[in-house]
Amino acid sequence: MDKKYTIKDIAQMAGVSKGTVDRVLHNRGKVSPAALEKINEVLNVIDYEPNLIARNLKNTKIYKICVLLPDPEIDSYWLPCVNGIQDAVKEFKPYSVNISIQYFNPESKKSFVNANNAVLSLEPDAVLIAPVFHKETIEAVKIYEESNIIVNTFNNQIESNTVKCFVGQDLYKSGRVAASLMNLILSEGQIAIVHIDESLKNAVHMQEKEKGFRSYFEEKKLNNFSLTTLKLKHPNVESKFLNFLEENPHLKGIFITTSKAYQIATTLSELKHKKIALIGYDLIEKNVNYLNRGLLHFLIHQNQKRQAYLGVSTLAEHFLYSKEIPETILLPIDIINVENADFYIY
Amino acid sequence: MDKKYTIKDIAQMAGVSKGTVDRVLHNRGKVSPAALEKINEVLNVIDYEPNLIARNLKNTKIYKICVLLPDPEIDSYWLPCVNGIQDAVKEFKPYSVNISIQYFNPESKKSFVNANNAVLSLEPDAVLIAPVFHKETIEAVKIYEESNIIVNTFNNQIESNTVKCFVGQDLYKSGRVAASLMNLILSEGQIAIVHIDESLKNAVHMQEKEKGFRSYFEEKKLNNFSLTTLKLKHPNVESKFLNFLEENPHLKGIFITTSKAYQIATTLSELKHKKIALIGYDLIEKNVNYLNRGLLHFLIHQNQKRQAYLGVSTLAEHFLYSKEIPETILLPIDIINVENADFYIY
DNA sequence: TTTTTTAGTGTGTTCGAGCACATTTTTTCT
DNA sequence: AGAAAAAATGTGCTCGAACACACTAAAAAA
Repeated sequence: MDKKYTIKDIAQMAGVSKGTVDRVLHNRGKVSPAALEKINEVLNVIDYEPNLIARNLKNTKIYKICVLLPDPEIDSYWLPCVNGIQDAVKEFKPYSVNISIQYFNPESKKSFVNANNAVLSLEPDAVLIAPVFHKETIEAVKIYEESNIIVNTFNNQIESNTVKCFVGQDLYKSGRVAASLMNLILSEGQIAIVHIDESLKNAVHMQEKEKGFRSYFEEKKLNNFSLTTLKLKHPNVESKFLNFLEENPHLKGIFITTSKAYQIATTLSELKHKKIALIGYDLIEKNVNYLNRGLLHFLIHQNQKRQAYLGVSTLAEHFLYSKEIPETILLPIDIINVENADFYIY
Repeated sequence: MDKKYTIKDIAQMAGVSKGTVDRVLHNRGKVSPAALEKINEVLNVIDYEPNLIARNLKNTKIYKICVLLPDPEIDSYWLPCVNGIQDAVKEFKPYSVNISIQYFNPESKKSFVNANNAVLSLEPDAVLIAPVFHKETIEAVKIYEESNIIVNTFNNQIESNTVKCFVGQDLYKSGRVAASLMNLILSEGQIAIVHIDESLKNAVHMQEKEKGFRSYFEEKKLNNFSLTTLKLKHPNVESKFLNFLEENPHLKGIFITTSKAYQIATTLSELKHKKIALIGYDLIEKNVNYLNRGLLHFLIHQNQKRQAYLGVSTLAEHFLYSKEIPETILLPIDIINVENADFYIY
């Protein structure tokens, strides 16, 4: 059972040479109908799976994968991604895959375009993009498409049929998860949905979360809650938020749609305002601190590290083992509180 | 940069033959100090990493890994494990690792002993055990130890210094997570900790969870709660539980320490008793059904599939790539409610 | 009929590590 | 010094897939 057959075995069984078997397996033609039938007969009986080790050994082609990532020194949100990519680099180091990262400034479209040009000049076989700039990404994808470069995206979803794959989270559903948790902490009252530093580049992202959050309360007909949306932007985050708090003294909960929940928590902790329920995103250090201090109640783990890792490894495995690339890879929406946070921090 | 060097390259650079380099790399001796130094000099400058593909190609030794698992036809709890192992089988099929499962009856110690003997006769290089019988496992481990067979365990932890590795969850902490969620749903009242079908084989398991659960309430000095332990056993689960309900009409919440929360949910649903908070373990179909119907509030995902997969893959990667085997691999304590359950079901 | 073309088939080499075995060099012993 | 033993080093084959190239046989053209 499950004996491993080689091309040589098949050749012997079919009474032909391994060259002929090889031609059949790769339909390279130049095979007589008689030989074809004999080999197919054998192939139908046994369960041949080519030895991937041997296949890759000969493969002299080195596949190039480029990752386009915002510079984590400018926005530390992306730091875990670098770790995920490094994991992939490590894993595929012995194989004929070359993975490199190209950083860009997440606040500059020009920087993003430049990074794309730099990547293009490297002539990669595939790219993994964090598409923070929507229009520019669509344009870049078109060029990659023309050069037959496989495009994979992660974190943000963009609608483009030339993008092979997206790795990320169902943002709408994650908003719903946040809502269900909020509904558990609170039984009634006013809840604020806070978008911090919203810009074109992440507007869709945040809005999806808001939609999901609201849908939960609407669907359940929870009329004893009132939902307010609040947009805050650097450098007026704190002042504007303080204004809002003054205008809404009975605020019971806040859902922060980004990883910047700690900013809200900081302000509240200074006010000794402990009674407001806070739910945010991402296990960054500052957030976890407030989780431990009891000021932040839940975090939703977007697991960017794994997103980046899967984005790269999917491509690498496609090249090495001709694995199919799935259209979307949705990561689970991990619910984190102070009791289980430890296990998600690597 | 990062050019890949081969043994041949090193040999050329050091001015010796690849045979000598090979002897140095594997300290097989029979190398003159002069040659040793020349080769070490080269090795210090470059960053040599053997090509694992080529290494495994020649490897004629086929490593045998046996998994000892309760028969999922007798206890469906173990079904996900089979899937996890099958994933590993698939992944390592092209490599020289042979993975086989030996089932035993989780209700019969004799069957477990027999299964161990069957495994021993296969002369495996490593075994992965689901140690449901404590004493018998310790004895089996001793014999494996004598035969130089690496032992890995998962799901249940047993204290034995000859076991190389354990893959599982921090049960105490998972009890605490359950408690924190219970404390969110309820603000006061009586909570029952229910052990269903407790036996020697899983007593420690359940008690750890109970300890964790209780520790949360004690630590937080939540005196407005009262905790009661209830042990139920087949075939009197329902009748005894009904008795308990009658005796404790003000019961507010139930923490079920096994995957059998659905049994409690069934009874409660028949009584149209919707107000009791239920928290249990494991994403089995029956549990998820009650989650969707709103009768079960939270499930803690023990991820047996991944436990089994990691148990096997850790061993396989140890043999193939001489990766170190970690002492413990703790999986995260996933919090599941009706909103995020979909993403955890494969 | 002989030569050329082409369809069909088989052979041999490559990839890199690992290891058995052959060969060379050095040391030891008579 | 010369033979034998031991140490050091080099050579060559293997694993399985892939592919270039050599070869045979039959069909087409001269």
